[in-house]
Amino acid sequence: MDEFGFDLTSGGSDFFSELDSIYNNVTEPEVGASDADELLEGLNPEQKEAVQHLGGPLLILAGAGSGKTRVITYRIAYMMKKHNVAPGSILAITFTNKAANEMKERITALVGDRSQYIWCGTFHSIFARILRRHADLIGYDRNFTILDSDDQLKMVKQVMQELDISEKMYKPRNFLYEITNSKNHMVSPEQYEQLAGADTARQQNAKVYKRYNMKLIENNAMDFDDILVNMVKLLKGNPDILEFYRNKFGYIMVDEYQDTNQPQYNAVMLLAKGHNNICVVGDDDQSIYAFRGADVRMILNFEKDFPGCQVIKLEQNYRSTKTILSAANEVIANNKSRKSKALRTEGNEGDKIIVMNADSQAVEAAWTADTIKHMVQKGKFAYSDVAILYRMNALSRSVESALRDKGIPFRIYGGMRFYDRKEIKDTLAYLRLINDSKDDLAFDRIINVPKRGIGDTTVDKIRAIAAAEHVSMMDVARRASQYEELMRSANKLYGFCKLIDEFTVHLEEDEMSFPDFVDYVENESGMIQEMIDQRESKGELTDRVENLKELLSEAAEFEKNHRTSEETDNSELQSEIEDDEFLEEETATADTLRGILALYLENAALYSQGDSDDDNEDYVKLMSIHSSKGLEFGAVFLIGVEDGIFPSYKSIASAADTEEERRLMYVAITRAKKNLFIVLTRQRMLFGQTQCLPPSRFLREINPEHLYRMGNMREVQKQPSEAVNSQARVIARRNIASALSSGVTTKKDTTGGMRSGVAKKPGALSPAEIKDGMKVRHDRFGSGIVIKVEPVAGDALITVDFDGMRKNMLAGTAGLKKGE
DNA sequence: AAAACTGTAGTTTTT
DNA sequence: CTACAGTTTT
Ligand SMILES: Nc1ncnc2c1ncn2[C@@H]1O[C@H](COP(=O)(O)OP(=O)(O)OP(=O)(O)O)[C@@H](O)[C@H]1O
Repeated sequence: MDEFGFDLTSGGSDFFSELDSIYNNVTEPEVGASDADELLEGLNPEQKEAVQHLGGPLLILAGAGSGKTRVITYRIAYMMKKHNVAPGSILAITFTNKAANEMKERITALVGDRSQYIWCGTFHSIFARILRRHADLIGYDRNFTILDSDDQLKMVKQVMQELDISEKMYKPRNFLYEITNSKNHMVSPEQYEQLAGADTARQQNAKVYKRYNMKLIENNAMDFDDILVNMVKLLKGNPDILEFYRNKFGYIMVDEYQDTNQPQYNAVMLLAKGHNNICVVGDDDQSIYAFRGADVRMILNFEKDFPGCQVIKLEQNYRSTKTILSAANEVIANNKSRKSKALRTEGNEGDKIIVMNADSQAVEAAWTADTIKHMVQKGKFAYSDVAILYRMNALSRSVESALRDKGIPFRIYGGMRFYDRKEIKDTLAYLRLINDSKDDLAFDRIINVPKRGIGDTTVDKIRAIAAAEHVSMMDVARRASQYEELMRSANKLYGFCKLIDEFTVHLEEDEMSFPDFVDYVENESGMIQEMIDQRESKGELTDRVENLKELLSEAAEFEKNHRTSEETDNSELQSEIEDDEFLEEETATADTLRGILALYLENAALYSQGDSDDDNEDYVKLMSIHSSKGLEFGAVFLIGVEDGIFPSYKSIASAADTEEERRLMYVAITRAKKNLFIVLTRQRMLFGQTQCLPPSRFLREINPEHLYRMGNMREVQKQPSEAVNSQARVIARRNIASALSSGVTTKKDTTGGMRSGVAKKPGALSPAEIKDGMKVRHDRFGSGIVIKVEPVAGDALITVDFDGMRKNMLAGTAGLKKGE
């Protein structure tokens, strides 16, 4: 055991004893209804100056943890309290929904409920909202669909097929890359074509790009990039609209401005140029989104865009210990193309950064979990103070199983997003088709989900007819027997139409709650049944059913927030800001099931689960470094810090890319308030192979004085090549981590507990009541005997014998009643 | 015409 | 290791 008391087998000594001083719930000053000037008390002189700045352009360029975001929140509060600025005229743009929610919460703490009228969100969510409003002006319907990258790739493949481009010779991904990249730089298909000149490869790109865009419009769909591009189009093409929003958003604020790309920049310029009341905040050292078109020059040129703008520098870091901040500064100093910047702290020296070089992935994960548990048991931190960060989402796997193993509650952000999951997208496609029968993309997606014997050829025919007659695919399906070529599938198609019609009837009846309706669709469509039947062979039911249940609680939550209620009395506020004709947009509500559904669909695409946090729950947070930007944690575990992972092998060839990775390292280090743990391993399973990677080059850039090394630390100081050579090639063997993960039956994402929104049918048995051997009655199948009960995701998978016919079903949704 | 099976290629980061 | 494209089987 070492002086730090780390020992994987025993409890260890109390080595975190001095840690409590700095970190202990930094509470916001109480403001309440009192004087606006009280707001200024929690700020340093530079911050005060920024907060009091009301009109004209303002640039805050400052290092990590210097209170930039705090300036924005306080500035908004101050404007409202001191200058009576209407909240509806404030536009505050952040980078992620999570950051937006956090900012909203902080502002609410300062000014109260009026904060809900502030337009605070990501570029994408705010622009999408505006675009829906004026969709007709850019050739769209209000309920346009937003495609995720999966849908985009499918679309590209479809285009390639139509243009007779072989997937063997050309990779769809490359076309998509060209398209996204063009949009991120505001290059239209026409411009792309012009730029292509005589280059045949580029001419082909142009063709694909053009057709791809056309198809999107035909399908009333936008990809993420279109949201930005179309916003610029809307503002440029419609002077009256531009004028309207310039007047509406009298005060604009953009956080993380260094990550702005061309279309975002153009939109901001258009909106701000009238009054110049724009405040941007950022840090060029934290620019980590170049891969998606972000350009630091946007922030560096701000002074040129707005001559005479006020520039404020913040040089004091309030977040981290001296040790952590020094390490961050030492790393970032290695970037050549960089304006150097002062950043100091008056905080404690703090603990050394602990670097653990483990022998295997399993040890890396187990050590991380043990250390977290140790600290929490000692009362140094709560689980919710701890974050585990990584360069690649795939790295979360082994840590997940270690955490589960030790019974540590955790939650994963990002990665495979909730709304990206197949079963969720399928359910949403059903809902979209019910909401709008013209939604061909939705039709396409679920016409054969679950399998109902309608194959690709049939769907292709329907698509062709629909295109020729300019009607929706649903329309064609309804009249299937009118077409020779659809005769054979007509009955199956009618079955599908009948199903959708049935859903529509229930929707219009308006008698179910929203989650009940979703639940009903999930069941009646046969999706759940299919999962149950497939389980027999694969045994992978739990996750998917759990996801569908999670969707129900999201639906319940959504209805709670958006169902019009009589108690909501906004009259006072309304008179205060009555000239704000868009007020109702902010608190959009509906009082019919149909209305709720439409609202939900408008919002679902840009919202990912986990954007909103439950404050009451205590769990460790796992996320990529990218998604941790702007956040802070008492203790940070940075895992997978090996050359090839971090920096990524893709970036080591280029100096510019390596510098971006280094900025990412800077971001990662500066997330930590008190303790930083850097964890790496000598060998790990990666891309299906056991690989030996040397410690990250960035580690050698930190002054060793700040580090305390554990495990195989000799190698940290070696040159990468030397380290590689010194390590014998390891024969692949099943490591402990994967052995653990395969045998674990604990729940996956621990988001549960919010499942109350779903009402049970009267008289139906609850999952807990159903026992083996029980006699039950089912509405459709009649009487039967339960012959098997298996718990699944807070529900139970039961097997019932109905007169010799065995059926698998979920107890919670089957609506079984007590028999005989 | 659809489902089940088999082989191959590609693996960073996000809205 | 996984997702998906292309194959064979029913
Ligand atoms: N004047 C101040 N006095 C005390 N604490 C402060 C002050 N200003 C900011 N802080 C605290 O410092 C921490 C970092 O602030 P903030 O998140 O605003 O920094 P930031 O510059 O936005 O960081 P990043 O660049 O990493 O996003 C927060 O916990 C905040 O409460």
